[in-house]
Amino acid sequence: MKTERPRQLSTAEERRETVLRTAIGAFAARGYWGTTTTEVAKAAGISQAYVYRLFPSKEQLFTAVVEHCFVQVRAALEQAAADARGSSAQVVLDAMGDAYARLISNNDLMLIQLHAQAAAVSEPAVRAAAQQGYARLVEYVRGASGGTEQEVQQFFALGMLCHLIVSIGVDEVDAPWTRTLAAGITHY
Amino acid sequence: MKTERPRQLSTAEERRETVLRTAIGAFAARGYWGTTTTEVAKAAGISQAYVYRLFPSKEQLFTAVVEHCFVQVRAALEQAAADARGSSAQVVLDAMGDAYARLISNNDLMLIQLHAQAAAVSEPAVRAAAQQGYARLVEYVRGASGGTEQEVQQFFALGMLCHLIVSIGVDEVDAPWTRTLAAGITHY
DNA sequence: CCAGAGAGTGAGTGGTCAACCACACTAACC
DNA sequence: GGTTAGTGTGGTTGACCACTCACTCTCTGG
Repeated sequence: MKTERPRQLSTAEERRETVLRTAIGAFAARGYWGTTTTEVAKAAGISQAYVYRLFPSKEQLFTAVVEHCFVQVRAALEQAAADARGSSAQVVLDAMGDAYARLISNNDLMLIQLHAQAAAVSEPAVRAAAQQGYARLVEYVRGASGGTEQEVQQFFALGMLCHLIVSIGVDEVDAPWTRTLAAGITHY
Repeated sequence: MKTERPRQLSTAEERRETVLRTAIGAFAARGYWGTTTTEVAKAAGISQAYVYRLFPSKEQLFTAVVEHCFVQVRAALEQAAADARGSSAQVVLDAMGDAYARLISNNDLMLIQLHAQAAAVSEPAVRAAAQQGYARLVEYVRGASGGTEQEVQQFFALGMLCHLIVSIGVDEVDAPWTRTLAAGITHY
């Protein structure tokens, strides 16, 4: 009764990807400084010591998580742009916005971007990752949508507004000011 | 040579205000979890122990700092709105935006708002302070400008875009994507 | 079946942090 | 001069954190 089990132990590369995926949830709550490597290890189901065999430092782990998130966001926008190919710039941007709204319905991905911003202020490596992430995102959105500078800028401004809405829990409160901030912003 | 010194009992209150003012600079770099109470004490020129005589906990200290920042922002917008009284909604909003740009030329005030967002995710007290701060801000901007929901929302979306620009240092890079994000945003 | 390469961990280490406490200093008032 | 009330600090504590190392376990190729 020897079932086909190609591997019981994971390869280091597989583990690294598992850690990257699960660390998103760990870092999402309390960001770079507020999250311990023990929490990251627990989320990944490995020992804390092994985190340090897979990543050289907490900083590089967090930076890798941030990069991973940007890749996911970009992939979602690419999918949306492909579906809306040939339409007007506004339609493409709307499709991208909708795809982004769906992608971040989980919230963790967006919170990582917020915490990346916060950490970028004083951590050069994180800042570099965030700069590159946004650089690629902006260039891609401009190229794929063909929108004007203003339209693209507006797209990202609304994205940042989304971060505010989620982070301070605007959607938990029903009041005139919350309706103003969240007007027209879909939340799946 | 006995000079007149009327006050003496309010000195603790004075100290508290000093700490609030100087703690902005301390928390601005690394936020709630990344900043130690020793750093806050050093910035205020007092011992770390005395911070805990003035504030019951680090959380309440940070929350007070956040509230203090919102008060300052609101005061700046009020001044701008007073100067532009009687103009159209867009003119008032522009004046407010300009006042905000001037206020945060120091960066620290804005970074506190960013770190408040980050901490609000998992710290209920900070979240409550941020909610109240933005609630008052939104209501005030709407009332003082008379702008439509969309205009007011746009005002705050651009504010959030400012946070991104400063936090990841967009203005340090000169590239098409940075020009797109920062287009029309004045930075004193 | 065994040797070795790589996956994975338990048990630390040195250092730091939030919070606390006992105590010193100052000034006002009697 | 002595009491009292408030300002302010040095020193400590126990918990926790990033990071390390010696070690075990598992798989694979020969």
